Amino acid sequence: MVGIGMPICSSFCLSPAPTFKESELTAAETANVATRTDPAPQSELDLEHFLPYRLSVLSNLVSSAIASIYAERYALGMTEWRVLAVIGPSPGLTASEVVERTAMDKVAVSRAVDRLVKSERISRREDSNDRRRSRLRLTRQGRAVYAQVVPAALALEQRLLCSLSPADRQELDRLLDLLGEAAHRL
Amino acid sequence: MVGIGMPICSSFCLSPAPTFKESELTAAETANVATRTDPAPQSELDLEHFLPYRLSVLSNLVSSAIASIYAERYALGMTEWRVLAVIGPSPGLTASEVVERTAMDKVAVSRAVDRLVKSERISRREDSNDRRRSRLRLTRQGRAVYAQVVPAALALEQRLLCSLSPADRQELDRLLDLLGEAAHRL
DNA sequence: ACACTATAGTTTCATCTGAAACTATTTGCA
DNA sequence: TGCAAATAGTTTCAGATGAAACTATAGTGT
Repeated sequence: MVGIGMPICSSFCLSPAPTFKESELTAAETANVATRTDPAPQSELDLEHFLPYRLSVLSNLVSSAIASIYAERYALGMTEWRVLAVIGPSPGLTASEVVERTAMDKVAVSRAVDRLVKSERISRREDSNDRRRSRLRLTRQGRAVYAQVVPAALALEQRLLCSLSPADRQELDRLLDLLGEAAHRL
Repeated sequence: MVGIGMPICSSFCLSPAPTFKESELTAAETANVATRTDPAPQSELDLEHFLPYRLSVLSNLVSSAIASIYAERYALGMTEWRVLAVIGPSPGLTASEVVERTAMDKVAVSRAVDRLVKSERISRREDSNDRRRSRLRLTRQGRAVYAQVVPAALALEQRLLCSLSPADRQELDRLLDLLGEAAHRL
């Protein structure tokens, strides 16, 4: 489903403790604000420039900003919000299809669906062909929430992206795809 | 401490539901693989192209890959690993300085420190000037863990980054900085 | 029809999480 | 000095989390 033609990773990437020429460092240091964009020459770890850490902090910041949209006003958790967001445009999805699309945990989805059903935001109807499955769709109330939260979420995304030029955004998109593939193959 | 000269966000970024010319869409659609790098013209949300979601998925993937380095072999949780990683190069930090540097929760840090002290990876010594504070530093065992985990973590970072050209990495660094700033001002 | 395997979804359990309240100490100021 | 406010760190509590076990249904081969 993902990544057909992936670039080949050169050998040094797989070595446990890569070493690099010192000479490359000073050249890169002069390059603008950016540091650590060049191959890591040290075996010291500076958390603030460590990519996994930076991703985590950024992601948490953004997630909690998004959460502030739906958490207070609609008493939705992140998992519930995501389930809602996925079911909205695709009524009739099953829970496991939601799992596929959101990459969330099966248990988390199950519980989120439960809560959403209880709070009358989605309906759950047993599939007639396969009684293990349930088809999920938004209720009128669910659509109302969806209609309110989605524009706010998109607006927040825009507030993030508006610091980037159109070219930057395209670049970001490409880089995230590349990193996603790289991360996918562990 | 962060962000002195930040770019000004143009007005539409603050509007709750930005609208854009339809005409921009088709032009951008032709642009390579990338979609959604252009201003969102629709009020539909496609989770897979939604930046906050992509960041979250990527970050989780990467985090769990990193975790597999230290979790199994050293019985470290993510918070403990981070505390270790921060204290390592800066012996004598206090817990709240760790909080500042890691952007982690105060409680999480407190508990991580507790566990690390119990497992003899760090020592905690009351500050002589301020008896509320404790100075934290790695023990011999802590240094051993640090010395083993850090290279593995850096190697993993390299495996991620090796799908990017040097120019890409610099670009990534810049974009993450920009997004970080944007996220920081909510 | 029967047994075996796979899949959908739920429950259990042990752990992690963070907001709020709390203790202890220091700092600011009258 | 002495008292109010701030700070460092811990505890409490209520909920979120995910691995593993479980239930129920469907598919597959004999």
